[in-house]
Amino acid sequence: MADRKIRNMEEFASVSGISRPTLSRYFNDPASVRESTRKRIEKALEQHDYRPNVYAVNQNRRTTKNIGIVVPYLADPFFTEIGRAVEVECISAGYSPILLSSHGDPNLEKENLESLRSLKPAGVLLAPFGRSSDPGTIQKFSKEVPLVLFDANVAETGEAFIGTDNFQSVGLMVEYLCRSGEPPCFFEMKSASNPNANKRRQAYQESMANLGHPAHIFQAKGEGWNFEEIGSVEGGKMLEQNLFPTRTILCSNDRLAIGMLSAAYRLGIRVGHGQDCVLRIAGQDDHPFSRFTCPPLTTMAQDYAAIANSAATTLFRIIETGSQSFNRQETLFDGKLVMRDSA
Amino acid sequence: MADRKIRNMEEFASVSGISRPTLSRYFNDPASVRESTRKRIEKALEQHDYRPNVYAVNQNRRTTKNIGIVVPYLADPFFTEIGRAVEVECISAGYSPILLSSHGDPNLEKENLESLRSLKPAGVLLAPFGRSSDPGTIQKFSKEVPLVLFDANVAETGEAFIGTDNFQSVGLMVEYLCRSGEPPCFFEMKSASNPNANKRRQAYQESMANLGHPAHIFQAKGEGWNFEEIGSVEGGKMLEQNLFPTRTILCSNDRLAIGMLSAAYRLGIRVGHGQDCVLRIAGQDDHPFSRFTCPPLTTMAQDYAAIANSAATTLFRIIETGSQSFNRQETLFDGKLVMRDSA
DNA sequence: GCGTAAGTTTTACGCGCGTAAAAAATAAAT
DNA sequence: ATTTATTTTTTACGCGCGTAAAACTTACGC
Repeated sequence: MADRKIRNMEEFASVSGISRPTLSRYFNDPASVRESTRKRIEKALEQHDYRPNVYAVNQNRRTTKNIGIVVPYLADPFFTEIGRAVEVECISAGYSPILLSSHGDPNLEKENLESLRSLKPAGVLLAPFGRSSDPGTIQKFSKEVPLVLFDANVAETGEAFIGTDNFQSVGLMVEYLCRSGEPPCFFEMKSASNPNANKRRQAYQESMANLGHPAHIFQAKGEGWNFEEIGSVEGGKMLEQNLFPTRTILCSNDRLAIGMLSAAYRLGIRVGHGQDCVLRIAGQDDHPFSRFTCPPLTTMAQDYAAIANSAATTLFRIIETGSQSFNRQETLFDGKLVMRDSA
Repeated sequence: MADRKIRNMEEFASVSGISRPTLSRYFNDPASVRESTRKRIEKALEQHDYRPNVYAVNQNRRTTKNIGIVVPYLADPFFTEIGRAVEVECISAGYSPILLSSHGDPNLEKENLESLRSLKPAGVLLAPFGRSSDPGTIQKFSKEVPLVLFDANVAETGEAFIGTDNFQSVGLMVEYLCRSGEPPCFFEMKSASNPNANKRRQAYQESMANLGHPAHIFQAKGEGWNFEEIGSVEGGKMLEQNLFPTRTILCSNDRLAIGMLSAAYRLGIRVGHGQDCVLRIAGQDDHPFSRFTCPPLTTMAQDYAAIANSAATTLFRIIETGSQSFNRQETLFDGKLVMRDSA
């Protein structure tokens, strides 16, 4: 196949009979050369298996074809899923995605942005921590690199934000729970650093008020990202002490709900919407594991695909038009009710 | 803090009063310059916030400080965990890890190696698919880049392999299950592309033979990485049809076990090791979710940390000594029995 | 067949840094 | 203080490619 190792574009130019600048243009954008020369190049490419040196290519370019994707915690399947969806979008648009996780540490988020900066990315898709993110760092970063936020919003930061409409999502769930039984209590973490958590609490309160029910909010203490653990331990205590005034609990997210389900099982409390059940538990997010909990979790599904697609295409548009859009856009997608057995 | 933007090492040399070649040496290895000059450089660094251009740096170097980490499926929390552990090891050793997922697609594994190759990595840590991996591609790659395999072995490929001792792990579980009740049946996927799956089946057979029990193997049909789904649907069918000759089932991995637990719950089969339980289910891997299943899953914990550490340090040694070791090493770590409620 | 637009080649420079060699400066040892 | 070993500076070149400008070639319409 390969006669000998091609060392650089110069050599490939001589063996292919095409001038180096033309080759350079081809590799930047195959459509920028004439049909006939493109064929010639591609034929030569098959025979010689040459690829431009990534580092040399990116050295002089102001901006590369790299797109950074930063998520707060990749071990959370939610972020794995949405991170992957975004990754795929980037690849199919001809960009090179670089997926980074901050492993639950806001400082790592800073470091990730820092190291991304030196990669001169064309743009960055960031799912920030939210309140525990350093807004200064992100805003400064945003002035140098096109930045689109997703999942969690940070006010006035980045060119756009794409996420789920928590008010719609929680509102719909509250309405469903009320119609199908009784008004829910709300279970969340006390130290919720995520802006979605705050929105969800507010949404719960509003929805309950609209329906004429009193709101009951229960906050579990606990730090970090072990939501299941917190849901299980703290939620379990609340169940044991019989603190909840109604027999229906809406958890701020699925991972807390998963924890609480395990606590309920441990305590012998039968969860579900059937006659023989004494407790209903619902979540938010449609976590990949939610369909395998016992019982399977009733929850609100975020539209992963739409969020990923919208975030990516928004970023691409900004990159390609080069326009810092004047008005920062916020796009919210509706969640869908997924009725399973837990509520 | 920063007077003005430093554009390159030349400028930083002039503002810091250190010559550029010395700076270059410092950035390659801070220990290679005299103590006093190091201090001077670091002081200047604090004031001016300059960082060498990654692309220019890597252009001429034969080998970079990059280390590729490739896992087959990042959405599987097992790989997220171990991938992260490896990542941390790399960072603390002064390398730049690049974590790539093949998203369950063996072709993507090839592509990942391909794109890694153009990044001229110092070395690569690969958790291969196993049988569905393309051994030719990997072996060819291994000739160009130091390669250490982990989790799943591919014969004669790479400089070393680090993983879990499936025979010890399964053997111990089988013995526990026999001692604490009755001999287990074995539940796995029919089309198990993972070499660990094969080892585990063999280990089950051997262990059962050693203990004088007949082996009972049940294979679920199904493709892909939706192990929970397969465990739930196919395992559920087997439970319904009452196919298992004993009331104890050892699943080839936790994800299958999680699926089967959900099926058991759906079918009203009480799982656990208590008197009131009619079925015991055990797994392998200590999946992060296993402690929150209903009931919590008895399983064998892999020593993530040890595997990650061993794989990384092995690779570092190969990189730093530059020695293609003559004898390919295979290191296996023992699993630990985690007794929870399911068996 | 000619004119024009579009694409290609030639030529040449620059990017930011690695690195080699020789000269100079510094530190350590005698 | 002198020699010696170590480190730094000076000088200079090269890496592989982007890219600009001018000359050239090709394609296409009339």
